[in-house]
Amino acid sequence: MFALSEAAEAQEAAGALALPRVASPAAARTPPRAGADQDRGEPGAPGAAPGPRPPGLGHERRRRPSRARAAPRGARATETAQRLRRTRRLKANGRERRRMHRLNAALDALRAALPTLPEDARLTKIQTLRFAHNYIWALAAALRLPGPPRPPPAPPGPAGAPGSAGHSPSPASTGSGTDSPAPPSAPPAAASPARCARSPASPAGAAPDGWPPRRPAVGGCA
DNA sequence: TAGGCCATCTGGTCCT
DNA sequence: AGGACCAGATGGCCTA
Repeated sequence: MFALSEAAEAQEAAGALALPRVASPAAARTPPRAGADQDRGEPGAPGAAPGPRPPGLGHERRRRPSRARAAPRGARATETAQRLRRTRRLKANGRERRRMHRLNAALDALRAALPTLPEDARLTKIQTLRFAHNYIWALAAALRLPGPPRPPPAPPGPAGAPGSAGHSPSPASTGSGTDSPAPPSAPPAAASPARCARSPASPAGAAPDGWPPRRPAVGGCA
């Protein structure tokens, strides 16, 4: 629940509130795990609590101990005022955490909806969004495609994305140089999302940031 | 070691 | 007043 609040509160009350901990990395980096999981138990976060965090790139990231940045302005406030503020802050933190968890859950759902990937691969957030965008783009393009019916951009599975929707214009290039997700209907092997995820190929013309997506480029992620 | 990705905290702003 | 959303900051973990 809010073991965190208490811990943090105590901690902050202890001085963090007045002294920006940020300034002392040494302190901030202390025992990584001590309080790391203290707030694991989300207060309510029913559906939100993603439970054990989704496997990241194969590794579990640990929750960092709360890093209280001090609000110097509270220095003058009365203790009760500080407490009140602190309490609100902690509650807000919890909500924010839950919100982000929900956002991540949605992102995971999106990942799941995208063409299969090798199990050992996982698109980053930005890659997921870009790839989803590309995928939708490709599907839409496939629907508009005249001529003999052709299967929608088959999910470029690891093994093979048929990419070929001929030349399905793959928006592959919406990505930035560093992470351009693979285009859905990209060329064979080379274009598996995972592959691309790993090897950012980036379409030329991508904005430095890669977003917003520009013109779909033909070709894989390369 | 640098760079990328990510989780969390935090304060501000807007909305109900 | 309280919650949702947002963006900046910070630091942990991992890979090249």
